[in-house]
Amino acid sequence: MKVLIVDDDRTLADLLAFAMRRAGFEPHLAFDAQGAMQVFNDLPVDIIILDVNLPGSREINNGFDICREIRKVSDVPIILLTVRDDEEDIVKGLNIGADDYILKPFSPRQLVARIQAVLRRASSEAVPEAAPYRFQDFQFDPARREVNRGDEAPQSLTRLESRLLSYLMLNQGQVLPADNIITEVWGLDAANTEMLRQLVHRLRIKIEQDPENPILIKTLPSIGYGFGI
Amino acid sequence: MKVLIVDDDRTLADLLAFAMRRAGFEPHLAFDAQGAMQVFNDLPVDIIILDVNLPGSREINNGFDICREIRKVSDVPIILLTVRDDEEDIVKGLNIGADDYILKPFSPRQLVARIQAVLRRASSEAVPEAAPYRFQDFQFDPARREVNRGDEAPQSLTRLESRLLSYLMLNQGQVLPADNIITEVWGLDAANTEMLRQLVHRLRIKIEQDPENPILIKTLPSIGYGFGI
DNA sequence: GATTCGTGTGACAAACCTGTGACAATTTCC
DNA sequence: GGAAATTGTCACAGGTTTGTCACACGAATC
Repeated sequence: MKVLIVDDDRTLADLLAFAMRRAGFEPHLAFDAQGAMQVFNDLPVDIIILDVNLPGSREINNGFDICREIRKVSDVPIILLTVRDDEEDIVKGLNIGADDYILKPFSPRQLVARIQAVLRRASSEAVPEAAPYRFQDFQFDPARREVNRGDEAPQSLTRLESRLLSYLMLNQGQVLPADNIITEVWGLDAANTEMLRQLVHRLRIKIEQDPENPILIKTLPSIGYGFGI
Repeated sequence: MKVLIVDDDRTLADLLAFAMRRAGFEPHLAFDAQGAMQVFNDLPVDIIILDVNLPGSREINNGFDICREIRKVSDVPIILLTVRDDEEDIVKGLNIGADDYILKPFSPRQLVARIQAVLRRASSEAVPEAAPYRFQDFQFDPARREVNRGDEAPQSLTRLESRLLSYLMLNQGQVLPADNIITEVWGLDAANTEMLRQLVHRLRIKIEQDPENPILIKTLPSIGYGFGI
């Protein structure tokens, strides 16, 4: 894991680098905006530690500007170092797109904890289990893309089928216009009623007990479809 | 190693205590702020697990306040339990001085892993050794990077294989999207589905009895993989 | 009664995804 | 420095999923 540390205070930067290395990171230092951009362009850094108060150069002035510049081209996590009593800086920094901030003075240990936390958030390590949808004895687990009825063996759905069913069950009991469903499932551009018809057909075969007389997914002629109506 | 668990949900607290004890820690419980401070003052605890949403008392209200109080006098590592969708809580907690956080809902296994990580980071003392993962008669010891089944001779894994299996078994029973696995194993930048496919393939050859019909590592087409599903 | 429209349905081809073996590049270990 | 192990890349087979076409059927309309 490559960490870019940007701070004009070389003593502090060195200290941080030492702590980083001990924590298993690979620190790279920069002492001004130019150096920071250079390292950033040369290396695929995983996270950036950025002192807000840097001596200015011509175009890029302080930490905020670096942050802004980087945000134009990258989502790499950024942690700001700010001095206490400067609420404004914090709000500004987070608005610009920083992921977190830490107040000086801080202990290296705190910073390491912070880095780990930010990285964890960025990589969405915590896998949020989406709750299954239910309708009477019918269940649909979007995480597993599986449906089952009562105790029967689960039936697995394809990606599109799952997206369609998610949308339908999320808006259970409502009439959903075909166009809305299409943009929800395929995206904005690809609009094609034919495909929707096919998809509904295939989904019905998997989830309806009697696909010829659908109960779960009802057709609303010339409007669209609806789940559990 | 003494762990202080602070949570007003006694069922959860008990469950955590059980998991802690099984992992070689010595858990102590508190169900409110007062109890927490009392245990903290009486015992030299090594780490604190703190639910941020505690019912208030007079002076000390919720988990944050406990955290603040403790930080006035001690550097003991603190892990916060927070609910999902509350980014603010996380930032706030970390700024107050917490070392890490974990999102509810979580599995005891995940919490134990987190505790070990924090302790290893923060203290030089010996941390109880990570217990091997188990699934039926299959075992995986991440410290030795060895797997074995029943009494058979252990098979050793490579570094990447071990990381992959750790992640899978830490979240066993869950569906893990390919992207998450990739960032967990390789890091943020290097994203390549091909490599994951290869790695899974190689791991399966080592751990599955019949690699053509995998039982441990299941494929969820166009989603990712899951262990013990 | 014929026509038109919207829908359901089967068949088929294109696109996509996964598993797999072979081999190259890199790292690790002696 | 060199061998062995590990990791990254490429190519391809086989299966699944998705898009497309063709057509049947019923209801509404003329």
